[in-house]
Amino acid sequence: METQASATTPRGKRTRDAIVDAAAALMYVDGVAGTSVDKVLAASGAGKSQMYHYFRNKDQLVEAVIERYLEQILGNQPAIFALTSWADFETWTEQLLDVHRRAGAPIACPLGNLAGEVGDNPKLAPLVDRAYRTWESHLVRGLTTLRDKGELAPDADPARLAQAAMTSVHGGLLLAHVRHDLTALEDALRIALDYLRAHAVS
Amino acid sequence: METQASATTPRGKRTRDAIVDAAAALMYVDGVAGTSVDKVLAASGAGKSQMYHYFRNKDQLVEAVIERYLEQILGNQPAIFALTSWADFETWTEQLLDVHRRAGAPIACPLGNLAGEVGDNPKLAPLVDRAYRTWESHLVRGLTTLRDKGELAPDADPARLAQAAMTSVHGGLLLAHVRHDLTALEDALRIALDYLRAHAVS
DNA sequence: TAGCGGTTGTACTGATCGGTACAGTGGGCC
DNA sequence: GGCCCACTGTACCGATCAGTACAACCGCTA
Repeated sequence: METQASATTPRGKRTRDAIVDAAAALMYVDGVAGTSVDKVLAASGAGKSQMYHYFRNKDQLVEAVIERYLEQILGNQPAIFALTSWADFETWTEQLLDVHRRAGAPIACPLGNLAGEVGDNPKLAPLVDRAYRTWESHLVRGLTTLRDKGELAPDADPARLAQAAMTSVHGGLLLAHVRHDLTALEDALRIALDYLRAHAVS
Repeated sequence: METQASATTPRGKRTRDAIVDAAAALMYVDGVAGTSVDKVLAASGAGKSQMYHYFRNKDQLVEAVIERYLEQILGNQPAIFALTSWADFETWTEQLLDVHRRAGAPIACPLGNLAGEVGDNPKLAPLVDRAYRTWESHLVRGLTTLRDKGELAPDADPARLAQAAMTSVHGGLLLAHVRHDLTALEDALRIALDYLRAHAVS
């Protein structure tokens, strides 16, 4: 769980961050197995001694990358932290779309890309699982808030609804990814939102 | 597009199939980059000369694997070829679940696993896209049949509905995969089916 | 100024990667 | 029976892989 050595000085922290950032960017495009440690170090400008000073091995670097992905993802959809009305949910889906409307990056969820590859790795798979659960927990919290406010039916299950929303988001992202077309994600989000609002108290 | 050499004799065809089968099984678990040609050959019992006799390079082997995946997937849900009633759609989702209820195999769609990794490979990505479209086309055909029979609303769009169903299937598969729990897929399929039937003519 | 621990550069290792070279072997057809 | 060609086994190549060894450096405190 712990890193080989924690960066104590600002300089060390900067180096460690640069390595993780470079790894995150490369693995987003080429996958874990397709991204060698050497490439990461070349891209980050760090040397091999730094890499193995801060990380025990490549898998531990991937662990840090997974955490970084979650931070990036949630940071790109800040509305998810304050879902207190149906309008907030609309805003959230818009933010989700805006991330991928920005050119340059491929249409894909970095965690989703990893999910397939990491599948059975007993060290990494639980981390991906936990990241998804964290993501989903914000939706659960938002839906619970709405229910407590009386805007969601009392018998609606926030956990089930949140899981349904996550399903739509990631199914939509996957389809949009392979088609290089955001339409699939837009449709998926619209349907997901309609599904949630079907449980609203009008 | 063509293979390096097509297998003309039964013996050659058997060898080629063994290579593709071994590659498909290994890449299902370890991903493309995580599966070396050497491992494939060791698992299939074939030699390196066979591999490069039938395939120009590793990418071309992956092409064959993608096609094999589509065959396997559709073969595991034969109801998709004859969707002529709402009951057929129910049967289809049941078959989809049964595949993953069988122990041994990881809960995951082989194409989905590849989708993330292959993402930008200009040679492979279109093949994955095409495989998904083929898959989806069977749903479109089924929905069109229902519409023509008057069991689906005349103004319903089979293409849109089919895409929505695909989204649910793959979102559900992804979540079920990382959680090692089929519930997410079961829920997703139930919701997708409800969504489709909401457009039914009662 | 001496030392100390966090940090860094570079050279290296053995294993494995994708791909090639080449000398065969097997079975069907005349 | 002899030929032909699809097919096969094995040894090899340069490049790259993850990971190690080790000497040096930096900025701080005493």
